[in-house]
Amino acid sequence: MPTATVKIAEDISLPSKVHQRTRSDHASELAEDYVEAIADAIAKKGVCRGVDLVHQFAVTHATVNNTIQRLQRDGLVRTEPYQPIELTAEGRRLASRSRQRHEIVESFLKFLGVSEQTAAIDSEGMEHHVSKETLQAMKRAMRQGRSSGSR
Amino acid sequence: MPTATVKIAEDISLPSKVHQRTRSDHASELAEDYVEAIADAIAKKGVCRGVDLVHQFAVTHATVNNTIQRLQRDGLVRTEPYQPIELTAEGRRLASRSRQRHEIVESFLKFLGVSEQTAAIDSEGMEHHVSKETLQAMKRAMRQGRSSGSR
DNA sequence: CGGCAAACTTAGAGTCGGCTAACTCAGGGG
DNA sequence: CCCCTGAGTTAGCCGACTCTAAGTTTGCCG
Repeated sequence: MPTATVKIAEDISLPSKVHQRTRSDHASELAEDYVEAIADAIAKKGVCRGVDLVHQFAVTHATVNNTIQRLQRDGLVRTEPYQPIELTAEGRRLASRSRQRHEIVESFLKFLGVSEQTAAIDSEGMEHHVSKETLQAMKRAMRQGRSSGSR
Repeated sequence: MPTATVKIAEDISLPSKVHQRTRSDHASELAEDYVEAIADAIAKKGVCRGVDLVHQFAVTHATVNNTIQRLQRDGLVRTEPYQPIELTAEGRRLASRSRQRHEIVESFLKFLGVSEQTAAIDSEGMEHHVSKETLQAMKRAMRQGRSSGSR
């Protein structure tokens, strides 16, 4: 046996860590957006139907269906044919966490002086990449900004 | 002809716009990361070889090849078999824009009091979703924060 | 009740971003 | 000069996410 081929390739150090994280984040972004939207719809109208998500995300019904199947497989939603979409306990937890992050980021952007429109758009994209630590820093900045007034 | 079915479905209003943007952003995120990394490698070592990207992104050689083919198809890089990877003019432009955004976001996070490590990771994910307007707001905040000192 | 429209599902396809496995190419040593 | 190694390429696969097209189901209205 050729024991010589030991293989290193483990200590790819920093850069890789960053990008591995970037990739794994990607995996759950859509899921977070969906459970957030589902929770919204339920809060606003009592139930969430596929067509609500079709409008929300501007994709076809077929796509919504696929995605919901994946979410169901992953234990985030529960749904039966032709019935409204419901969140599991885990789905609700994820939705509420996402919503909190989203709100913090969005209000932080507005706090920075960004327009409503831009804050809405940018926070949508940013929320998935903001760590707990950064979130805390944003909250701290808003507290200090409020208490000390401008300049 | 049934002219009655006029169909609206065009003015899906705000939510859809936000998410359409989210999706199209995704398409170019990897491209931006790649051209940035390629520009870095060229700056640091004179040339960029596939293996540099293999390390940077912690993916296989095959994946790097695929991606580079796509970038070449999209006019961002130029490469011949077994030769180093070069950026086109457009690739260089994109790289420099990305790098600037990246630097602003990262230094802003540090300005907020986030740790080096977290700033590096979060900025990597966030940079692709930060609009010009938000970028300006970050720069403004840093200017004001610097000039007025803490509290 | 019959039928239609809207909501939903299914089938089939495509792109992107990843992988493994197996091959080719380029450049030193022995 | 031959061969080995490391870099690069190719082929084939998979899963996520999207679409179009075609079929089902539901619910309402006449």
